[in-house]
Amino acid sequence: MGPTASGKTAVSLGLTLRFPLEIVSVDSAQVFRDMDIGTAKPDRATLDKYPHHLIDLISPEESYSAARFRADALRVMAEITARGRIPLLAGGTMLYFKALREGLSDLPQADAGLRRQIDAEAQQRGWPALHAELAALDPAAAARLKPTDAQRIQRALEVVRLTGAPLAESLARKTDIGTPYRFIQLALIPSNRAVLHERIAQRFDAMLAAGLVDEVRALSHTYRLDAALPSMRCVGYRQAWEFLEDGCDLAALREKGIAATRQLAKRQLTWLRSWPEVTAFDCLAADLVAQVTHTVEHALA
RNA sequence: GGCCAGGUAGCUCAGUUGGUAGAGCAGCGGACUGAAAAUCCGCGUGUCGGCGGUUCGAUUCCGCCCCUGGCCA
Repeated sequence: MGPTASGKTAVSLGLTLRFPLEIVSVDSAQVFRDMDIGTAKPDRATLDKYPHHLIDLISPEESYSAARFRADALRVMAEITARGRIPLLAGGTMLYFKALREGLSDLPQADAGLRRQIDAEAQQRGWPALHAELAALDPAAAARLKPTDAQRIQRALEVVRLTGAPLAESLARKTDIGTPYRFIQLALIPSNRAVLHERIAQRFDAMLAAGLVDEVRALSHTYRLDAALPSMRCVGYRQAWEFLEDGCDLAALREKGIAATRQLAKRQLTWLRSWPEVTAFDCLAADLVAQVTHTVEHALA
């Protein structure tokens, strides 16, 4: 586990050379096909040489979810284990790690039609009005949510309308609990945030130079996309989309992209710091791969 | 050396027709169950370049000085 630009890929490949591993991506952006530059997906040669799973699963028109990740991950982990190998879960999407480790409640899956309907209602009446409606149906759920938290109000209304029961009641029903695996939990955490920020800036510049804007332009021609889709809300893609729409200048795109990536890294680090039972490594250490390899050796023995 | 434009938060800048100042970004803290690279909430005292003058009161007006950029010699 580690924030963006912490060097997860390098460590993963290093470990794969030493142990019988197969890499399972834990990344909500790398699941999208044809989104390669901005998601820092390993290149074709690397993917051919090292086995990767849960990359390029869906079209940018579709949406993925924590629940689907959990199911997909458990499936490929079983397959890898059956081959006598060990799954290496590598990524920065902390909700997915959490869903895998702790399980999820028995909730209805997203209903695109219902969400469109709720969106339309919000368009007319505003989210605070829908928050009030939720308060009438499910006071406890509404009390937990701010009237401005559109996404969670929508989800709560969706669950309550689909199940006819309060959200808390559904949440209490946990069917997917734990897993049969023993986790060795490793985190890459920078000792110096400023250095990570510098790395993020350099990497974003490299993405722009590699044709991030062209990639987004091509995506918009190949697929039916809009700014509200999860794929086009990904860091870098959102900013490149706005750049193409509003024609703001390149310097602004660069600044916004770097700022968004830093915010992402910050949120990921917040999760990691509160994560129980992790072994943390300084991702800026020169001998990072050796350190992690050493720890894994002990843990496997 | 002369003229012009600037010097305000870590950065980019706004502003005060004179009553000691606020945005964006950065930074910090928090929430989080099928969109999580998402969604949302909270946190702003800084010699307003320096020294004088005018004034009840100056970051704001005036003078000088220092620094930065541009133009002219």
